[in-house]
Amino acid sequence: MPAKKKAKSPANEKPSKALPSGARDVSFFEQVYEVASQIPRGRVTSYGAIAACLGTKLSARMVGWALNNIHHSRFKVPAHRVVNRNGLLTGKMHFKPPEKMERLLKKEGIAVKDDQVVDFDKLFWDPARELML
DNA sequence: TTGTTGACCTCTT
DNA sequence: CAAGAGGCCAACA
Repeated sequence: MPAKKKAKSPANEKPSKALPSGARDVSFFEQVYEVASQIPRGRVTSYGAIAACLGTKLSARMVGWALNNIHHSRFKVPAHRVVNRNGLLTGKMHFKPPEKMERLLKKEGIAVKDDQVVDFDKLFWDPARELML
C-alpha cells in the first residue's frame, strides 16, 4: 500500500484530504469558529455574513454545518449569536434545550420576539467590517 | 465508492 | 409580490 500522509491529527478536526492547488491550509470550519468566536457580547451576526467574510457567501450552508459540528469540537463558539439573514433563530432547535439560545440572547440584552431578533439590523455585527481593521 | 442531507443565501420565473 | 430552484462544502449512510 502506498505510504500515505501523516497520521491522524490529534484533534478531531478535519482529517482532510490533499488540498487542491495550495488552497487554504485551514478548513472552512476553523475559519467559521474563528469569526464566530469573535462576535462581541450583545451582538449578532448571520451565516451569510460569516461566509462572505471568508470569501464565499455561497457557502452559508457550511457555516451552519460548522456550528453543528461545534458540539463535538473543542472550540467554544457562541452559536446563539448566529442567526439567519432574517434574524430568525433557525438553529435554536439544535440547542440543549432550544430555548437556551433565546435565553442567552435576552441575557445579553438582545430582545427576542417570536424566535426573531428585534432590531436585528442594529445589533448586526459584520465580521468583514470589524475584522477588516 | 457514490448519493443524500444539512442551523443558508441569492437569483430567476 | 410570492414561490421555486440552484449553489456551496462537509459529514453521514
